[in-house]
Amino acid sequence: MSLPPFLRDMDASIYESDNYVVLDWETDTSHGDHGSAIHPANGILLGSWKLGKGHSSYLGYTTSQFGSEFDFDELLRHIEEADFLIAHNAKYELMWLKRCGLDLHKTLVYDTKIAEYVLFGNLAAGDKNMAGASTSLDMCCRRRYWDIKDPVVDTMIKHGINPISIPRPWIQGRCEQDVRDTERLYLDQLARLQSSDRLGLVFTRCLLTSALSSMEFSGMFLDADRVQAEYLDYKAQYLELTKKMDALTGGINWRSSLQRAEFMYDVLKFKELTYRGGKPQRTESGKRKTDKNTLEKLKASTPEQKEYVSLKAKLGAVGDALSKNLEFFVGTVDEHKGLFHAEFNQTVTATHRLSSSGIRTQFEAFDKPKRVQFQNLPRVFKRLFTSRNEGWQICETDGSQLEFRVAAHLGRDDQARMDILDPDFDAHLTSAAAMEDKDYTELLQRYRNGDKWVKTLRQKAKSETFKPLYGGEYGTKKQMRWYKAFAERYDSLTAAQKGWVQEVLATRRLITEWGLRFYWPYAKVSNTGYVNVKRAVANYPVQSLATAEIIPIAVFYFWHRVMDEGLQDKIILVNSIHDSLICEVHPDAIEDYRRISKQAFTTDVYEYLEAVYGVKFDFVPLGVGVTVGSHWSEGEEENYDIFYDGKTLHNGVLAA
DNA sequence: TCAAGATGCGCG
DNA sequence: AAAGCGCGCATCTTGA
Repeated sequence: MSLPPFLRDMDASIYESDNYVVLDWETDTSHGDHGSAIHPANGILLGSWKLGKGHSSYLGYTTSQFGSEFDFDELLRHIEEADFLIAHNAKYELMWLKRCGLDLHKTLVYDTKIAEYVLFGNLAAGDKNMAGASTSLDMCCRRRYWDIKDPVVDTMIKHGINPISIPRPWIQGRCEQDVRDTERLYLDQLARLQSSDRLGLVFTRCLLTSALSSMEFSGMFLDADRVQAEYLDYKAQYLELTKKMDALTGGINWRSSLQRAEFMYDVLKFKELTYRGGKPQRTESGKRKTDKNTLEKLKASTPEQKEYVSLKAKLGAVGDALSKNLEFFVGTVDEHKGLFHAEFNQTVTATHRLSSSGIRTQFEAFDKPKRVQFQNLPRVFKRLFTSRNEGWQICETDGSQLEFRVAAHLGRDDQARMDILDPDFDAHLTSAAAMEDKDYTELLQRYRNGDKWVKTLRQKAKSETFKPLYGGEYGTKKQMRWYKAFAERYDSLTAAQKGWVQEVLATRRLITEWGLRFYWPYAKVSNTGYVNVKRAVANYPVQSLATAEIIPIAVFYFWHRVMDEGLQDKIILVNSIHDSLICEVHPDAIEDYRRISKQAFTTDVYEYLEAVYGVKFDFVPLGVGVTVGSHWSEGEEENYDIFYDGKTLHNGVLAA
């Protein structure tokens, strides 16, 4: 066994081969979720596919076949003989192919939706200034002035009509046109990607697609006993807190920001927070703010004010936990045996990191359907997750200080590198020392001696530590003292970010060292020197290299290595959250898990970045933290820093 | 009455 | 007028 050739070669030019298959499915959507393969009850209706000229079975026309997942052996053979598979939104096609029996580890896709997303850089996401550019197949074709779809069938599908109830010749015509459009789109994109040196980016994104397709089938598993206990506890708290809140407010709807504002500012007479000029800090539309952050900053003096602040903080957290998580969890445990799924979206974010969406689920116990995505689960609820297999462990690997290290690399910042390598460096104590105007060494000493005051200072400083990394420069005097100190301390990084801003002002775009292009068509500098996109420009390259390149590379290497070593029945990937990977692991495979984590998240990344992007990531080491426990987030973290040359530190100590 | 917008809050 | 970035979901408000 060995890694598949396309991964071993680390060469995106495989996409220049004409030995490919273009595929589109039409599925029975009667069970919802747009006919997702996750639902056992959903089924395939029709598959249409076309082979590239270099394929050994090239026929020159499109094959269409009505049938179920057991009827596509010929297609599977064609895909196995091809260098890659082309599809628009390929994760969908792949998940059905998995049900047909295809080995996803051996399959490389080229996703035309992802390629369009790469060509658009950040512009597919959209922001306050600009609507996002659609990457739907239809819009990709319209932009190129190609023939549009049959309007009748298109309207039917857009209105959610199940393809099984559309006349077969119509739906077949639609499917075949999609295949032709997809192939034509691929060829058009290929030229654009080659000429702008961005084919490698599509390669990276699409290598992840296979791993995600596999991971989405897994879902995450809840510990029924813990969920029940937590739910009852929160429900009881909710009742008690609601009673107290009603008594205090006379029964306002505390979930309404308008009613909260009236009560806070008109009844309790809180003074609104103001900016330095005296103007009140308001919401975007000019309404009075009632959020948690504001509440923490308001000066509560009367007993009623104090009670409201404390009650609202608790009730808000408890209420949110119930409506956004625990009700879903208890429904999942009671009605779905504890297992639930979510999707990973590859073409949503401006920085090309993943996003996640929940899957609409109707529970008998609750009126409204609910959904829970995988990337914002409250940390306190991670302990509710366990393995679906008795005796297995939950293992998590995350990239140590990932964005800071990536920033150090991008800025080739010597001070940042020294700090990363220095065991006596503590980022939050550094920001605390600057804000309090204290000596860092003294604070460190006191912190290590368990000084409570220093511990509090450090805790409070946490939210400020990396704000200046992303362009934050305003705030209180103390905050601004730190922001200024940060810019001076990490002067190379700051200079690099200034350079990015200059490039954007001159060209309206930023070309990163790995080739991804960001565009800010509306970038401008005011007469006071204020640059409207400065903070986004400072942030995007860091966030993107860290969580859209390095971690995805690590995840697909991890996934392939697990298969490569025959461990696929003992290590199951279940989730990935920006800088981390979460797996369910058989107790016999824990050491394998650690070893593969270390390799995939460091050495494999170095090699891939160099081979595919020509980026030599040798300025600072990458590191991983590995946590193993019976439940998610439980267990001691082990840390490994692995340098470009292979030198390894285990919990800060040189390892063999 | 219903969809879109606003607000708030969870995560990295 | 001031502003760290990136998301998705629940709830309330707004406006046609």
